[in-house]
Amino acid sequence: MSNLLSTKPYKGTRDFFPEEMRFRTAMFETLAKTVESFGYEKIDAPLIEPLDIYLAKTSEEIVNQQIYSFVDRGERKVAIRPEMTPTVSRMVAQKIRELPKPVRWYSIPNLWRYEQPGKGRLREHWQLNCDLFGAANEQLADLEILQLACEIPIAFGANHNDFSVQVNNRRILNSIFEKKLNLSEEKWPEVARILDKRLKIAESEFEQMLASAGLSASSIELLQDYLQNGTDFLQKNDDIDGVPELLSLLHNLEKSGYQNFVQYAPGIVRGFDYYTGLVFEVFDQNPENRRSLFGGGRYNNLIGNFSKDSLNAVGFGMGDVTFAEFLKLHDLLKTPPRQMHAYIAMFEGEELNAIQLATRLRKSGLNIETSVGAIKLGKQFQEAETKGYNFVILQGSTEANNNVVQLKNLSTGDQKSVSEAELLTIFKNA
RNA sequence: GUGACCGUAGCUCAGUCGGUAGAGCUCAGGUUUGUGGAUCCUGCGGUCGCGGGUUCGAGCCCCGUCGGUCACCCCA
Repeated sequence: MSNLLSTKPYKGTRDFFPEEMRFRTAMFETLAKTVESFGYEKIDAPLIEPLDIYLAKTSEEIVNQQIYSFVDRGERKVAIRPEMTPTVSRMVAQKIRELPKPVRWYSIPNLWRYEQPGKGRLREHWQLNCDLFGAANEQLADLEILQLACEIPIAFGANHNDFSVQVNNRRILNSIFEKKLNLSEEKWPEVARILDKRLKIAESEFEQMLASAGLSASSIELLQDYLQNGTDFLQKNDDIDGVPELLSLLHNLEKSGYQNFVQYAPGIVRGFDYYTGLVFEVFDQNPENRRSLFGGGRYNNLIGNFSKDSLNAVGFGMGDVTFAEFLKLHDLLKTPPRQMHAYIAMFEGEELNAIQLATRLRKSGLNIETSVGAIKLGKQFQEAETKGYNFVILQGSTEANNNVVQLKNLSTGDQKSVSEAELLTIFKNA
């Protein structure tokens, strides 16, 4: 008898048993409530997309190695969505003329990536996506997206000691590469990757990597100046593209009361090529979990893959795995209990009376679970207890004839005889 | 993709020097049919992840493989 199938979920995926599902649902509800308070509307889309929409802008590495893809029976190349941004862009482009601008949409899709599962990274995860398209003023749109990034952890009770939002602007780095370092464009990604590593490696190693990438001593010095001197460097070098908008963004954040949450971070680069301006990442401030929780940025050209009309866009994606770890580590969300009122036990020969009672109580607004079978009464109480019920309701023929039910409190052991109307007021006031 | 550690009952794990497999919890029963929880008793439950090798003999040693965890790599 050892031909049984495995009960384990597929590599890198999770089953959600009721308790875990309640946690996830509670987390998503707070996320949804927060973004809806800013006017974002919920959307969804198919799990699979034509492979092409990822080939256009997502990096080749992701397409070749990290996408679940297949050819369908009609010879179409199909991909399971690894991220939501191309899908959202496709949907906006589809109705680009008729959608009232600005467009504020969010979604919580499940996304798939074929990669080595590790801490905070699985093959399937859920990701809150928020995007703002077609803003009349991009500066204000950037501000709003950062506000959202702050308000989401805040909605769970986090404060600025728990997380920090680090912002940068892609155009600044690109402009430094082009104007100050005279780097050819194919060198940009390599140097950007070295900058991204700065915090993880020693300074000498950092400079050595830059040197072997072909940078002169003066170029390295300039990059050090850029990384170490924050906004002072920007103010000295306001001929660099993107500097005025970054300084104005920081000013706006301060005026809006977010200066404790958001900092300028010259080292923030981010991987995707489609970013055209603002980029940001949110970090856990706990020293044991100094990890990027989520991030996003401005991607003004992505819509152009689908439409001749263009539309500016800014947004972010937040994975449920890392964010749930953040919430647990900072004790910000407990698994909520079940929302159930009472368990109905039944007597042999009177099973259908119990079921009718359950139906009446449900129509009056109570959540009622019944025993399924008139087993020994003690067992039925035990069922209710094990399932976490505080109350058991009983109505045998004696009670039915007198128009009452027995209501038993399992934690105190008290039992009393009440009418169905009284029962409703007891639970409504509880 | 690279490396380290791990995989024994449904769950958490023990298993000495290589000598025929253990505990706790869970689950199912137990004082006769309208009242649960504690204790006690009994019972169910394992091809030791899978495949090969060494050996008289392997849960234990060796190789491979699959899965998990962690750290890198790549990076949402």
